Amino acid sequence: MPASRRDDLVETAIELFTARGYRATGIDAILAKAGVAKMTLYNNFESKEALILAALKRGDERTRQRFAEEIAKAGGSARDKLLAVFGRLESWFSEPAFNGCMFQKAAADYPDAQDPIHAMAAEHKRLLRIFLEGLAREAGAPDPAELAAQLQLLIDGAISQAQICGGSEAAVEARRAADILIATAVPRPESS
Amino acid sequence: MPASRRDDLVETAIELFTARGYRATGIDAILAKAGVAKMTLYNNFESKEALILAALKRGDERTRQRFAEEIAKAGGSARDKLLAVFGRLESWFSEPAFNGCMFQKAAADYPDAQDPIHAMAAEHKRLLRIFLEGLAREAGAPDPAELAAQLQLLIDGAISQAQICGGSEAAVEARRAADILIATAVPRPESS
DNA sequence: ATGTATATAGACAGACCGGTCTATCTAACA
DNA sequence: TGTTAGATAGACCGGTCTGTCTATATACAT
Repeated sequence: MPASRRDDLVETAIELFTARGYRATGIDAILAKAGVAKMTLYNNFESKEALILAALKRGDERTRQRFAEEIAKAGGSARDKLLAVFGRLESWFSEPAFNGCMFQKAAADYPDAQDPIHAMAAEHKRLLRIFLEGLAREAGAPDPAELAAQLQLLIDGAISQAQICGGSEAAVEARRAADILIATAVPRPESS
Repeated sequence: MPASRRDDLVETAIELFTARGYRATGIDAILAKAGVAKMTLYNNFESKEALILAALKRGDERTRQRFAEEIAKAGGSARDKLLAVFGRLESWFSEPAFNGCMFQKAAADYPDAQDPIHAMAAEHKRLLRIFLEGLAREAGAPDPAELAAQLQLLIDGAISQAQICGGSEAAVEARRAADILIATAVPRPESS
């Protein structure tokens, strides 16, 4: 397991950056929590920015994978699969460690659109939209891009609400709204 | 105009905090842009935190007032008034200086729910929801709280999308989704 | 004219941060 | 056994941040 130290750093970075913010989290806090020496970090990463980018990359892959798993587990109609996304949101918001979306926070902490960190946050949202678009197409939406965009608004809104106001009700609200939007967009809801 | 210096500081603080973030913006940057001496700041505010709270307070009042103005200007049916909220979003996103919502950023920069800054961000979202609920009730929604919650998800989602990915299309998408949600929630849309 | 309130510029302290460097230790492999 | 790669602790540097302090200037009311 030659990449173990590197993995520890990335995992701890995801945890602390998401919980406390990127600028607010010092290198030393990550090193202390991961139990790793400072030189090990700088042997594996060029800079704090490189560590942030690695954390975002792994977070992106993991987030989309978890959505995919939850949907596969849900099974059922394509419409149920779309709604399963919001079930995943609800369980996510209910985790004690939940503290918002690491990509929303990254874009907020690095507001310059040219910044590689901001760009990677935008790329995550783009990939998630493509994922939703695939589901919408499966569900038979005549304009899958439109439905995906609307559902993503609900998702991001729910994440934002949950981070600011706490609780997981935002996911329930979002699910109800999504139900309406899907029913309206898909011409002939299949027999459930 | 005895509060002029104080006003300058609050206005500049809103501008820079929103554009660059709260932790990322140093006191000195605000002082330089406002053309005010450091001691003047600390004679008017106890600390940077107090300045942040003052900026959030004014931002809250202004944001809700602008929504109210846009809606009054829109006139028309209660439903048109609800939709006017999204017109305001679109023009906001199109401003060159647009850089996201100062309350979303505040909650992200100060993630501890007990922090006064985080609490004030949550309070703003609560007040905005009450505002939306009033509009939803006017529009004849049988469950105005429900409709308001759903519309607020669209609003926060659109703001988040616009900040991360740029552009103002998110407001257009949100408006279309809101149109559907309103039509579904309000039993008998009045003749336009 | 004088005193008071408020403004200014700028030095300063104490803390923290990102990043570099050195010197030491451990483990695997020849 | 000796060598090499990678890990560790911790000192260190330059810079930045918040907040305090001093000394000076301005405006206004009496």
